[in-house]
Amino acid sequence: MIIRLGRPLHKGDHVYRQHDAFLSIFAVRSGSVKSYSIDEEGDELVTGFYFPGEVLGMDGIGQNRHESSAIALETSSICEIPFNHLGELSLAIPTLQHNCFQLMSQEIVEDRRLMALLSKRHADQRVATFLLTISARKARSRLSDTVFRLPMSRADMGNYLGLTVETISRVFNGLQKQQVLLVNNKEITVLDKEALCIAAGLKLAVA
Amino acid sequence: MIIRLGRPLHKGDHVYRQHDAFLSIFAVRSGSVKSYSIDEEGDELVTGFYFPGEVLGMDGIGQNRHESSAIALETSSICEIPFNHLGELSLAIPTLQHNCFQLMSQEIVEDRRLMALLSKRHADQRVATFLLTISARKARSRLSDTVFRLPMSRADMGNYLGLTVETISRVFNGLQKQQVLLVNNKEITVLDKEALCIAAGLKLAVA
DNA sequence: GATTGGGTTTGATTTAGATCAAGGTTAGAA
DNA sequence: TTCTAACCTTGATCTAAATCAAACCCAATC
Repeated sequence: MIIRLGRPLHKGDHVYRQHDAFLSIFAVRSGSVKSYSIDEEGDELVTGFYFPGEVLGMDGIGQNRHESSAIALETSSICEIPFNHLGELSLAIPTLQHNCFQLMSQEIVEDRRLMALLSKRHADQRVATFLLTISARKARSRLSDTVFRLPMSRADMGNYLGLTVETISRVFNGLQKQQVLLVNNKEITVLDKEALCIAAGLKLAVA
Repeated sequence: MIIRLGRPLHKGDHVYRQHDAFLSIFAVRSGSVKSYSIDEEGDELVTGFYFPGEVLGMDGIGQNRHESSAIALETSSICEIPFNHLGELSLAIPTLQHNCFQLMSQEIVEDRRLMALLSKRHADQRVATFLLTISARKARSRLSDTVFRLPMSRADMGNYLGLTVETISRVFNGLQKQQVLLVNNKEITVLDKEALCIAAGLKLAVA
């Protein structure tokens, strides 16, 4: 069998840990997952958030061990896709290999986008872009792209975006005062998507 | 034939351009290459520098077109590795497919490291880390890891590291004053590697 | 040899966001 | 329900790096 469905994880359970042997990649079925790594200095770097339909764990292919940890942000159900079968499988399903390449290069492209965000954009642009990204991903899963829950803490968000918790809080407050968002702790309502695009620094707001 | 050796490129020539059809990956034989992309707002983001023995262009696999441009920083000789042969080739040479996976996942891991640098480190730590990275790569090619030339402009370096030209210049000046470096325009001499490691923020300096 | 222009340095000033410091809120545990 | 601890918000202050503004230094061209 290609795919193994594990028991549901609850908040704080690990999907895999940094330096674990790399055996599988994982797909989120429900819930949400945060990936992070601990650097030489011992501090945490949040590298991504994964929602239903998204695949994680591909950074492990090169070293044959996971280069990051992944932890459930809430009760979640995760699919395990053993990777050692890929060779044989890709003979049977030729697109599978190509799909893996696609997933990885997609990951590279997204990381590049995040690097641009981190090195070139201001706090409010980073947060606005982050919200638009989440919104787009919710839309992809045919969920509301205007009312959604952010399952991660402000600290995780800040870590991911290279900002402090306080700054995240202030930006949310600011966007709320400008009637762009409605913020109720983790519940977000996008009131004015165009304004959010502008806040993100996009010149061409999608009508 | 697997590998095509083109005519040497000179400074400013493109290896490939953003949105070009993705047909090949490339290996640097001599000289150096900068990769960059232009975002929606029209500004440049420098995504990497490539030296002899290094491979570039893998971000194009997913979309079947290059997601960045690559330009020679000086007279350079580049190897073209057509990618469409990969399918057939990986049957003949089973490790080739795995090598491509490795290269890509390596790229992801390195991008993550850069993201950490961009989001968590100060100007001097970024520059010091950058120099150590270059130094290590020179050593890998059995070149001096203490005396080397930085082929890119300060502007490119700053863009890559998320800093302004002025800050780059001041950090170099500072490290020179502390007797860590000797800076002569693009020529760098590392006088005190341990101090450079400390400046980079590494707790464990390699003896 | 003068001239232009890209790249680099240096200094003065400003500012975005970090840091420091309290409170306030929420949710799970007892 | 009350308690506790983690999480979030808000305000005051500080600081690293950006921005603004010149000058400088070359390398190539006329």
